[in-house]
Order: sequence, then C-alpha cells, then structure tokens
Amino acid sequence: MTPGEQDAPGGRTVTSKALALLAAFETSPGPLSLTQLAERADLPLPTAHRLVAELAGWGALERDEQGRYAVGLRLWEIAQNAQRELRDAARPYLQDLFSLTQETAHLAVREGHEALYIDRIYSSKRVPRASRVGGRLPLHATAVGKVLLAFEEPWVRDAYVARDLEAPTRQTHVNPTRLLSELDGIREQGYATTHEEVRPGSCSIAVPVDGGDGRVRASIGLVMLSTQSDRMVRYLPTLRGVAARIAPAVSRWRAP
Amino acid sequence: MTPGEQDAPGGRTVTSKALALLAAFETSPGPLSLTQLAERADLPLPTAHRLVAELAGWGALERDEQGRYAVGLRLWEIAQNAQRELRDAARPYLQDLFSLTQETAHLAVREGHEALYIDRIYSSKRVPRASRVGGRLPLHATAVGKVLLAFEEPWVRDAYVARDLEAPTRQTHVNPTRLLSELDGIREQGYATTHEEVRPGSCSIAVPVDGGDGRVRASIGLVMLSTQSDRMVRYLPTLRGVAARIAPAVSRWRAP
DNA sequence: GAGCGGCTTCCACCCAGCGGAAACCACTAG
DNA sequence: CTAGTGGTTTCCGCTGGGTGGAAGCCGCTC
Repeated sequence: MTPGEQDAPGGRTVTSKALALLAAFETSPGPLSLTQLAERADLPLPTAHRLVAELAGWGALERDEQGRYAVGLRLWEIAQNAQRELRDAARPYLQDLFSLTQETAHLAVREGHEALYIDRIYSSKRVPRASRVGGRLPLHATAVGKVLLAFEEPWVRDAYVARDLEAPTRQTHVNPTRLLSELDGIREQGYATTHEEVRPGSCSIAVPVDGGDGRVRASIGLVMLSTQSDRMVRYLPTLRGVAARIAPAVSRWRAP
Repeated sequence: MTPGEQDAPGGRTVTSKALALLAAFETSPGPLSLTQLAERADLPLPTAHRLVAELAGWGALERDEQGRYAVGLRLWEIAQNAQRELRDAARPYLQDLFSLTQETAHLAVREGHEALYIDRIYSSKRVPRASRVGGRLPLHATAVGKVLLAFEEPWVRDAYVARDLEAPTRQTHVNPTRLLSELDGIREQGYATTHEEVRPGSCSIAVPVDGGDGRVRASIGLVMLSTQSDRMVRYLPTLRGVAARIAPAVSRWRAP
C-alpha cells in the first residue's frame, strides 16, 4: 500500500497492535511468555504488557500458572461462528463419509495460496497426520488443494503456478506446465489424487463441493496409507454422494 | 475502577471497543450490518466503521457481498489454538465413542456457570440437537454439566445452587437441596444422567475426565432419544474406557 | 549478596483516535 | 424525475487515551 514501509514496526494503530499479539499464535500454537509475545508482535514490553492484560481480562487470551499466555476459550467460542453454516452443514455428512470408509476425512476451503482445513474426522487407529483442523497446506501438494485450484478461474491458476512451488516431498508436482495440465485433467474427471506428495507413506483423493453458482467453494477428501492407493478410486461414488449432500449448504451460504 | 459507572458506554480503551465488536457475534452468529454492529458494541457509527474496517482488513472479520460483516476465518484459525491439546487429544477417542455407540457424543468443560461444548460428534441420522460446538448450556440441566459441577469444590457447588436456576423444561431439577444431594450421588457413582431436562425427547449420560491432580477438567457424554433411556447405563463401561484414554492428555495440559 | 532475566508500575508528553456533521449512495415510493 | 429514507463513508479540528523510556520489583542462580 504505502510506497516506503508497508507497516512501521509493530503497526501503528492500537488495534493493529492488539491483533499483532493475537497473530503471534499463528506461528506457535503453544503458550508464550510476555517477552516472547512482545518480540513476535514487535512491540515494546510495557505496551505489550498493557494490551495483553486487557486481552486476557476480556478472555481473548488466558494465562497459565507459569504466567504464560495462550489463546482463550472466549475467542474460540466467538470464532466458531466463522463459516459456521458450512462447517455445521458438512459435519454430519463428513461423519457419514468416515463411517463408510474408515479413512481420515477432510473438508477444506481455499485461503490464498493454501488449502485451509476446516474439519477433519479420524479415529484413534488411522493417524498419518499431516494436516490438522485450522491448519494449512500448499494447494498443489494435496488432493483437496488441487481440486480447489483446478476449479478456480484460469488467471488464478496461472498466477499460482507462476510462483516458486514448495515441495514437501520428492514426489510433489512442481513443474508449472505439467501441473496446469494435471489441473485440466482434474476438472474433466471431477476428482484429484496425490501419492506421497505431502508426506511419504500417505496418499489422498478429493472431489469438489459445488456452490451451485458454478463456483467450487470447498472440497472434501480422504487420506490413507499409500499402500492402498489402488483402492482409492473405489471411494469415488461415496465421496461424490457426500459432496452432493453438502452442496446445498454451501450454496445457501453467500446467497443474494 | 471508576466509582460511578463501571464502564462508560462502549468501553473506554480502543482495544475494548474492538473486542466489543467481536463480542457482538456472541449473541447472534449470523452476519451483521455495520449499524447493527455499532449498536451492539454501543459505539458511534464512525468509530465502529473505522475499527470494523481495520478488523476486516486483518481478517478478523469478513465482508459478504451485501456489505455485512461476519467472523473471519483468520480469527477462527488462530482461535483453533485455544485448548488445542485437549481437543486434539480427545477427538479420535470421541470418534471411537461415537463409532461404538452410534449416539451423539460430547466433550465439555466448565466456563463459569455453564458447560461449554468443546466438541461434538454426530452423523446425519441422529440429530436431536440442543447443544452445538462452541455453545453453552446451564450446568444443572445437562449430564456433562452435572458431572463438571459435582466434582467442583464444595463452595463452587454451593455458590451455583444459590442462584436462580433456569429451567429449560418442566423436568429440569432446580431445587437447591435436592440438586446438591443429586451431585453427591453423582460423585459417588461416577456418572450423571438427565431425562428430558434440556429438551423434551432426549436424555443423556456423562462421566468425568480426570485431570490426574484429582481435579476434573472435562466431561464426556452421550445424548440419545429419551425412549432409550433404559439402555443408557449400558454405555457406561465404554464411556469410562474412553474417558481413561483422554485423561492423560488433560493432565499434560497445564502441567508444572 | 550480587547479578540476572523477566515482569510490573510510573508518568509527562503528544499524536492517534474521536465522533458530530455532512456528503454519499442505492432504493423505493409518489 | 424528484423527494424521501436508511444505511454507509468521508471529513476534520480538538483532546485525552496511549505511549514507552526509565526505574522499581520479583524469584532464581551462582
């Protein structure tokens, strides 16, 4: 925005400082000391102290007995309202999907260049955990991500591949041209897969959740051990069935 | 602080105003117009406008095409870190609990005078929905709530029953003395039940999740149709088994 | 008991935030 | 086409909340 500095150290307005303190937990989920918080938010200690005290008093932060701060339940409670329509509507069907397949089931949306995991269902058995609820992964490395990207407008896809693509494993597809044609294939077939592209040992398959207006707003997918990758496509009908059930909720969300 | 008013209209500090805007979504989850937000936060329109713009710019709020504001995904993402240890640890076992019983499964903690629902697992079949994730219900009306209250220190229990107890249905137990002795019974038996005390047609059973240090920090429970209330206690062994699996995680959380 | 790292409190300066007022916009009714 | 209405956005000069360096205060270690 501004030509010189995009934001002065710590931000300028009070609000931005308070938000910077919250943002400190984006990188490290665990509890942080006041000093750590002040550092991460790039604020002088006294300022951080005052703001943090107010945030904690309100319930946005909580303090443990060691005096460290963590995100508070009141904030969590309020934040549950973000995209509630979608999450609430999808949840029971995602549960069905898990019951039917017994494989880890995911719901994700696109946030910038990443897939944001909105929900995730898994039991105590299968846990090849790469993603987590509230976590992000690069679009081109995951099945849900590929779906979300494939159904985006052409210029979004082009802009995406124009960047330097991160490769979590040796198998990750990072070649721009080949990635683009893979996306074309996904749009035709109506589903995407990955084989050890996020982490060795696991593979995944995903389908789009149609928003009704032609746009794809979300994606659901399954993750399993890569030894069972041949069995993957068998789940397609189930996945599509579940996606169809979720779709109405997605389209209701953001209606005229 | 100040002798007269405890807080001037809208709060005093900038931070408190920003937080008041977020708090507006505590009561109504859906999207709100600027005017509604300003009203609920008790702020003059221009002030609300400025702050809301900053919150939205950061991602704490999102704007739909009608210009209304809702809680943003970035805030949700950060807030996922609240009590993450507990939620992440409990999730797979809660899933097991659901798989074994096919009944709606809950995880709750105490927040003041209410049970806060941390997680909830259910399929598309059984949905006698009273609670929801991120929602609250009075302690004395729910099974998880009774458990949380029963294992609290005596003075907490006494303070609780000393208030006017809300009664969602005719069946809700509101008599202080009888409630206290019911709680004693729960502590002895190690589980609590309800019969149509939250809403007609459903009943529930819950057990404590021990924090290791003797304190009970969470509770898990099942909700089902009240026609099956006789079948309820059969689930006790399962519930206790699952609770035992979750316990280690609860005790790890807030360790010295 | 001196030294240290982190937290908390103080306080005088000053600019960020304030909010009344007025312009702006999209609709709708006449 | 004008007037009316309800919501949103911009303007701007006054002022008190926010600021952060400095100094005091732990609890711990060597």
